[in-house]
Amino acid sequence: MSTASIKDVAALAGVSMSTVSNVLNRPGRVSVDAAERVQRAITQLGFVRNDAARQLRLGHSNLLGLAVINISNPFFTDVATGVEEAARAAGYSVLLGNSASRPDGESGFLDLFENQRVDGVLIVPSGDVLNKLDGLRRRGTPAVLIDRLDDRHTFSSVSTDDVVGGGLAARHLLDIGRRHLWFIGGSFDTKQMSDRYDGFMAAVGTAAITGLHFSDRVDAEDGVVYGRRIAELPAAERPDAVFAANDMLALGVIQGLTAAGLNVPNDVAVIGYDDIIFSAAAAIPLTSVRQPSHQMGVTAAELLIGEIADPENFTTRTVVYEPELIVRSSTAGTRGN
Amino acid sequence: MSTASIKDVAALAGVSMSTVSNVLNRPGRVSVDAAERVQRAITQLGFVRNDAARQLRLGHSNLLGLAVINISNPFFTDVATGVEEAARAAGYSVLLGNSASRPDGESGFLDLFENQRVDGVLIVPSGDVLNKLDGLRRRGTPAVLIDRLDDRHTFSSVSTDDVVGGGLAARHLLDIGRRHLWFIGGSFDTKQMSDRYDGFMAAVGTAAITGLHFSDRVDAEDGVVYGRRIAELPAAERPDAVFAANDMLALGVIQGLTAAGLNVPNDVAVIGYDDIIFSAAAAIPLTSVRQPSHQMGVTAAELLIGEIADPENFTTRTVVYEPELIVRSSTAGTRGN
DNA sequence: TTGAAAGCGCTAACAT
DNA sequence: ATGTTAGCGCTTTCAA
Repeated sequence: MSTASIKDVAALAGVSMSTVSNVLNRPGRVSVDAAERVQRAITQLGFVRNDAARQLRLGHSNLLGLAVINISNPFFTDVATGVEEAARAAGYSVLLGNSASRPDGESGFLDLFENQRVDGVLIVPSGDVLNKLDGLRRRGTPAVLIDRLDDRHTFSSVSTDDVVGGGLAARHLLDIGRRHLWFIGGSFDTKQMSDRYDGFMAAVGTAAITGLHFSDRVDAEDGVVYGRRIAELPAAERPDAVFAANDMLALGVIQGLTAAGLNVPNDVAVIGYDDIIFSAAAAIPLTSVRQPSHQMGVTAAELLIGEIADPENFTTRTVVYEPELIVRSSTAGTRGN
Repeated sequence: MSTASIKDVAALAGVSMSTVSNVLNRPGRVSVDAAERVQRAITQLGFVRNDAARQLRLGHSNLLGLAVINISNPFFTDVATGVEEAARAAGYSVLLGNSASRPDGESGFLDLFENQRVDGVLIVPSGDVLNKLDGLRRRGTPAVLIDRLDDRHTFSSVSTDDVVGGGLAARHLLDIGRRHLWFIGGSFDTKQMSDRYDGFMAAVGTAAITGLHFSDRVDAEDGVVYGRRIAELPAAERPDAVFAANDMLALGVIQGLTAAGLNVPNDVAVIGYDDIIFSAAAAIPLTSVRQPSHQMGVTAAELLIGEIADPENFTTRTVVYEPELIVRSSTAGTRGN
């Protein structure tokens, strides 16, 4: 029932508390004999170290906080996996919070993280959370941004160049001969969305007639609705290609299209964004703009850990990855991967 | 840089530490005047409570630990979302760990959880972790199992009846006239798999010729390989239906099949398990056996919280949900949702 | 209504 | 190589 403490272990082993602490933390400083007795006592008592006490004493927790927008999106789980990997390698554990589960969203998690005295915070920000992060930083908790830049460059960040990504999508669609393009994306409360849009529009230029569509939800269900709507259009007004600003949406569009009897890509080509794992596994594999999500997580964690290790000499870094076009059947003339 | 403590707040507000503590925890016990001064001091100093200290003093953390096998599987994120929801409602926060990210897997997370003195543990066990859980329980940390039962009934559990689920899948395939069925699933190190298999075989009986295939990985890539293999078979030896023991696998099978020119469901019908969100959104929507994943998370958390609240009078509960067959295009004669 | 003081479990000087 | 001790920040009797 009750948990044994170092004191109990010391008593049973017939040594002092500091000797027990030493076998735990600096085994070198202790005689083999004492070490052995301590170990025996530990297993006999089922002793488990109390990290709260340790943390209180040490002043740091060896914990990183990671706040993502929505853990159900495979893009974020990839990022999270990268973060955990890098964190582990450096001896940190990570507290994972998904903002969607809190009424107070990411802000609530930042509070929790700070209460728990995490050594640093990684965040995929959705709302306006930069002011809050300023507070944390001032009180000694550094943060790095994922998938979004800090215009003031006060925080390090790791992101992908979504303007380039949008351009990649547009150019690919033009390359395969499509001239009547639609953009379907979320409204512009997130920088990611507006960047993808900007890049897309810049690359399209005056080369093609373009329809623009924005909705608040950007999920699969939403995509289905768009797919059906397109299918109902007279053939002359129908787009011959769609750029959906994320893969969940794109997958939905394909479903809506095919359910209504249209062929993808012959009637309408579809390209998505993120290259989540399900895009390759879909019955009509989806062409997509890939972000190096896992790598982004790794890099972000490494940046953060570097800042934690040496807060004085640390300088803010802005890492921007290049997106990559992954061509699959949903935009290919013929079937194939 | 440095973090203000209650002592600093007390000094600035001209009151004692206990008064500060009181305005934080029992605002009723304090004069409005004092409360006001304390609040001012708190914001002025940017005071943030140190949960490590609080926890050390209180003896509990208000934290729940949740260990899942693989955070990339939407089934688990659904469960996690349910857990977080119920936890929040009861004033708990949750530490989410995905075993895949640790070399030492779930066992490593249990150590972390116990070091952090979580008040209880929720776990989707893969390996043999029951002995370890016995240890935790003995030391005062209760646990509840998700998606798996404890044969000895020493732990509460929340799961779905996978034998019934396997039967549902088999009967549906027989109902639509298929007689040459394949089962594709993982090896039987997890109870889930063997249950699905048992239920499937019992329902098939001698009604159909059946091929059985087992592999260690049960993911989309694996499914693609199976799909292609089936397509290469002479038509006479080809199964006319496949039961894949989870949706990722099933989605891959469909991809392999269609890439090789076969039609789903006409040539081969495919049914999966879990009904993850991408199954409905796939270009050929996938028929699947649904587990109430979100609800399972909610129930598990509630059970655990009940046990934490009253460890004495608590009795072990085993909740088993019924799975539900969701029919979609991948087994339907005609196209449609 | 407020304050003084003890103690949760641990680590790190410091002393032996 | 080992032990003694102070103190991390908080909550909570107990007294005033």
